[in-house]
Amino acid sequence: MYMEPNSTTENRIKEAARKIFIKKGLAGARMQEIADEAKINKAMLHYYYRNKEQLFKKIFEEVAAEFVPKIFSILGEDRPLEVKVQDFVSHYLDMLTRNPFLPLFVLSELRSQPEFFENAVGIKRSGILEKLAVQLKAEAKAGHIKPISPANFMANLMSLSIFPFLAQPMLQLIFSMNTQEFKNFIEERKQLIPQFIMSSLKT
Amino acid sequence: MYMEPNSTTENRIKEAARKIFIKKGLAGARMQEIADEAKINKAMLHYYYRNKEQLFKKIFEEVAAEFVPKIFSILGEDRPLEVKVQDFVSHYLDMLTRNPFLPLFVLSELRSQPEFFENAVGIKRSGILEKLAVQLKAEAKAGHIKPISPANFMANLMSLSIFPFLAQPMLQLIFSMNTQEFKNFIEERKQLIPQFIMSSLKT
DNA sequence: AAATAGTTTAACCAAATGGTTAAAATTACG
DNA sequence: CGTAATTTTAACCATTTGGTTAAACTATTT
Repeated sequence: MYMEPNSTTENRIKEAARKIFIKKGLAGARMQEIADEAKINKAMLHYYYRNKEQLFKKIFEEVAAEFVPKIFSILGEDRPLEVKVQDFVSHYLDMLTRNPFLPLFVLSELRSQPEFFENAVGIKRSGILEKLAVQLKAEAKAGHIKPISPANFMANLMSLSIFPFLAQPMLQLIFSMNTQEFKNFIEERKQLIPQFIMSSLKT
Repeated sequence: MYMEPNSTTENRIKEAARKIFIKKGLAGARMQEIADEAKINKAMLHYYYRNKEQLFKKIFEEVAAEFVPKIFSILGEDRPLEVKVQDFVSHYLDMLTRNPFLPLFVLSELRSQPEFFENAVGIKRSGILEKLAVQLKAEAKAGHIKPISPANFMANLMSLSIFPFLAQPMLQLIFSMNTQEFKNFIEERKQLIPQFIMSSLKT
């Protein structure tokens, strides 16, 4: 009889695959390593997911789906710009502190598999960008901020929030930070980034 | 007799290896593919470089060495902060427009091989960071800018300049840009990023 | 309990891949 | 020229790797 795909085995596979793929990427990951990590027979990987690519695709889509949509849900809310920026920064810096490898994983594989992404995330269809555009235009017209395009606004916000995690090893090396000091550095930026953004938009 | 390592073959190997490694990373690259790209026999790869890792190491060090030091040389100059920011942004946005895959390559492999980096780049030994710290402190004391740590200053500058290239596929997807439009976007940011940075530092 | 469907295992396989080798071709040079 | 050193090639090798298979095991159903 058919069974919901909820068995312990399948969950173990997913957790293991997620861990290994995120650390080593599609090309670098070994099916045997995933099986070992999940403490199951390698054949089970092929039993539940046809092959490496299928397994990877599943994991990537799940990771992308938990990484990206929040960007838009926060920016699409009906609140003052400053509050949304604070929410965004606070949420992502927390999330990335817990999962510091996610950005590199997503961006690396996105480079070679852009099509995975389009499906995994329903971006274009949501009118959120237009909403943000309207807000930015309104605030500019009201003289609260300088004019700025949504693309530049989002690029700045995402850059300042995400890049430090991508460059973590480099930053730690350059500024002689240990891991705890890096965490403090990020914690500090939770305050600083919204200040940077809002200051830079002052008329 | 011994010959300078300058033969056409060796250069072909280096160019090919660079291209393939940057596109696919260490794990994703195939020695045969590099040989094909260089139009030489695969055995030549092992004749000039002992093995895949050696070849990769050589390429990575060269790439890192042309990617990183300029960061410090520009920021270490004896010029006004605003000029240095403009120089930095202008230089890197040009360079990355020509080599958009470099950052992802460097940061990806840096994550798994941090030791390559320390050797490849003589960062710590140069007193440039101290110099920047002094300048930031002086400008703050003189009331020209808000106080900011060198780490935050550099993180902001690098984030705003480099991240868009890492996220290029995502940005193009979200904002429906084709490649030319993305180039225009970057061109526009050559002006905008220095403005952002300096505005955000206004007292 | 017998039959059936679903799950797990161990052994196996073919292709891909990094690497080697020995001989051939080419170049340097007394 | 002739000999030694260097470069290049083709064939080969061992291991790794993704994937398969058939049998054993475990529920589930009737």
